[in-house]
Amino acid sequence: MNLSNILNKIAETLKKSDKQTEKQRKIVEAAISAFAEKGYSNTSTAEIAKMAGVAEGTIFKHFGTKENLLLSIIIPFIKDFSPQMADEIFEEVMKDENLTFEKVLRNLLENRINFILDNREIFMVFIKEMVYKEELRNELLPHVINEVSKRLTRVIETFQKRGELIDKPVSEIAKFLGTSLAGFFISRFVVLNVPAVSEEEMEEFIQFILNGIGQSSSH
Amino acid sequence: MNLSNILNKIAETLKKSDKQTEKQRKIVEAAISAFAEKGYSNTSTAEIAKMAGVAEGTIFKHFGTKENLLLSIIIPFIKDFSPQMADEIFEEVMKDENLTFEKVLRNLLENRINFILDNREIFMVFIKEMVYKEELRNELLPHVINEVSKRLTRVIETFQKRGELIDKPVSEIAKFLGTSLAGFFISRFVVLNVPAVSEEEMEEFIQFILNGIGQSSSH
Amino acid sequence: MNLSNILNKIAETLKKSDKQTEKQRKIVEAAISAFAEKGYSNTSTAEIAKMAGVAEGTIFKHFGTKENLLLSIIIPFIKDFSPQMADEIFEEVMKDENLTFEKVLRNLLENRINFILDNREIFMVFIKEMVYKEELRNELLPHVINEVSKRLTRVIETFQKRGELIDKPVSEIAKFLGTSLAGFFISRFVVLNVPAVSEEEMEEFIQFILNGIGQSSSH
Amino acid sequence: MNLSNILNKIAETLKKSDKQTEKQRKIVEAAISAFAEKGYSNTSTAEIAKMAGVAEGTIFKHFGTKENLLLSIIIPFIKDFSPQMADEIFEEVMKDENLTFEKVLRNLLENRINFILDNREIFMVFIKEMVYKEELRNELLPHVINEVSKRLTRVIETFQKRGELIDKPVSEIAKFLGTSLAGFFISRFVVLNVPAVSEEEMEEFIQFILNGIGQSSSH
DNA sequence: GATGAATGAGATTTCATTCAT
DNA sequence: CATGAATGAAATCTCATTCAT
Repeated sequence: MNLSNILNKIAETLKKSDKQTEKQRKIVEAAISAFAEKGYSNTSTAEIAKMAGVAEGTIFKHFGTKENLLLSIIIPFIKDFSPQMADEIFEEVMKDENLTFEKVLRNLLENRINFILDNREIFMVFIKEMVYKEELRNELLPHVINEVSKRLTRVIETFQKRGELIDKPVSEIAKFLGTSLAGFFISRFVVLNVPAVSEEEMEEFIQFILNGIGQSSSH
Repeated sequence: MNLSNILNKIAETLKKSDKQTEKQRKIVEAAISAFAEKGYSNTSTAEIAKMAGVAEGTIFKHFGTKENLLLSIIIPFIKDFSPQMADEIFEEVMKDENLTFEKVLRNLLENRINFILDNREIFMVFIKEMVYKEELRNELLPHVINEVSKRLTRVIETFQKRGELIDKPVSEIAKFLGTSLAGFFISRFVVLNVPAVSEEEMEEFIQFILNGIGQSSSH
Repeated sequence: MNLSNILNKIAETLKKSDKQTEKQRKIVEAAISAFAEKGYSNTSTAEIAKMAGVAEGTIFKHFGTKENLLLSIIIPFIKDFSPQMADEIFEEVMKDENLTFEKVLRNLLENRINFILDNREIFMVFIKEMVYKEELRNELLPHVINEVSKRLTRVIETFQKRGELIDKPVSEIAKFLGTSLAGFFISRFVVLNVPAVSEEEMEEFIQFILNGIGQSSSH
Repeated sequence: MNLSNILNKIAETLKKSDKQTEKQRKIVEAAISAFAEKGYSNTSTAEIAKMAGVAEGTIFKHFGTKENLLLSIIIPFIKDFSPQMADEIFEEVMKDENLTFEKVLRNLLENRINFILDNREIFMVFIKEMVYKEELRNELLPHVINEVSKRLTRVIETFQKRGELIDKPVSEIAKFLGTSLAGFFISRFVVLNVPAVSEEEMEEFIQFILNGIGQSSSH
């Protein structure tokens, strides 16, 4: 299964998603919860059916395979995660000349933290399967990295021009920023499984990033 | 199964390890390789047996259960990971008054990078299962965090006294350092799966840490 | 697993029994026949599946474990064995003042012999596993003894008052009657495996019991 | 495997039994204890080896197969059980014209109760496997019944001639006596698992037998 | 659409037995 | 004699998937 197959599956999934039945919704909810807790491989379709209050056959009527059920959860999440992440923010950046990198970073963090808190279990499913299954990692990771770095690159270029970021290759700064953000999200929401991130902790992290790649614009 | 049960298993494992057979060794090797690539849940004991060139029964003769085979891989790794991590380094720190935090950090990083490169697949197995299985995460994570933070705390306290680290609560600095290091190792060796870490990348990371928590001792 | 667990299993078993499938019935039949002949431990689920003309998975779909299949056979039998044994008979005893102990004993014997002949194989399974597995013996025996002796006690007390039974402690007479009956059933239907019990043999046994604990009411 | 094969095995067993090693003895002891508790089918040779403190291979060096180990336990027991049972007693009966049937029965019971108490676990193994395995039951039961009834017949004939037993066919009396005794032993020592039999209980049983088949010699 | 009984391929596990040392 | 590592056949059990209703 290659990326284009996956994209076909996305298409399928989305086509069906308008007419999503009550039962379909319950299946997805149950699957998310179970996959987040025990991982895809350790969850049986029988369990999901029981949790969702449907017959096992119903899952296969709607999703065809267990694998497809997983993708129906992960792919919309991926598609939502990066686009929303920066498009709106970038609009603002371009509009408002007085917006500093620090403010943008804070917006971005707040925005993504809220997004993940709203989709906490799906995020866990996504990260777990990404880390766990070589196959999925090879297929999804490049796509995610690509999408995220496209957006980060635009932001970095803009602020580098405004003299707010250090004068290193954009790709390097993007990598630093990307792995730092990923590390922050994964450690808090998947490994440590915290219920929320305090203002304080967020500020520390922001300062930490600024120390790493920022420079006072007066230079 | 709680932590003391696991520690018992460590004991058992270690007891048996003197008389380790050639076949036992091959089983463990095959298991590490397979678990690292496809994850524990997606690897069958039949595959492992085939790869190791032994009968399937042999695996169960020696390890009892598949789960136990996993623990026989992970637990010695955990026990080696944190102790060796800083004990020797700490000796040096105490002996040599001229050793800077930067140098210690560099030593530590080099040392642990080499350790992980030497045990790359086991590290992958460890991280994957930690992230994947709630049960294992709840049992092992506290132990690992505790061991690591004990060691980091001693180092941080020492350099804080020498004025090389910012004046924040030790626990906070330890958390920052711990999650940064973990993020660095996991992103490089598990997610991106790089073959090595360049001097340059390491230096950047060190600077990044120093910007975050260091301060010039002249202050 | 204790008695209350077993009783839960009874409940489950009975709940499911309305919607019993054709295949489920065939599995139970095959299992009874095989267990009766060769014993539970010497019968594989593969054999049962073959005999029942179903896939092996079907057994586990319905009964979960092989052990549970055994209990699904034994427990309803136990529940039927003692209740029906004397409740109806006791009714008659109370109604008809002219009914002698001898007649009641004959009724009881005939009734239970027919019950066992109707459930011959299940009786064999029950006795074999009771004798064979310590665990089952410890769990089921007290329950069976208790149920049987409750019923015997009522009958004995009634006829002792009417002067037809010797003047010994009821519990002693109950024990004698219980072990004699059990010995009679087990020796004939399990060990000697006779196809039927002749009128003559039954009469001998009755006389034998009467000689042991009866006395002419004229005393 | 038919009876003559078994007898060959007896021969083998007995041949080896002179030179019984310490280890052999321990194996047999462990096997008896385990078979008595959990049954032959539920006991693994690995367990026996562990309990006996020997290597698993040692069991097979001495006994060839697990089945053979079982027979090495059961067959000497069978051979001891019936012969000793009545031969000596019968001698006395013939010598002493004043010995009553009641006294002989009491001697016999005491003698066999003590024999079983001395070999309690082996008796359990014997009964369990006799009841459990159709194959064994078909092979051993006729032999045991034959041996026992030969001896009982001689006693019964003698006392019938002396007018102490009812005037029914010897075979019938033998069957009654045999099943009563078997029922007594099995219910007490296997099912109820009592530690001892009181004088009182024994006397009751004797009276019960006498009521069933005895008659006052004055007739 | 929905059900849930049935399947069969494959996973884990057990275990009597063999054999080189 | 004794060991215990190794085996492989068979046992129990799991589970995604199909299909008749």
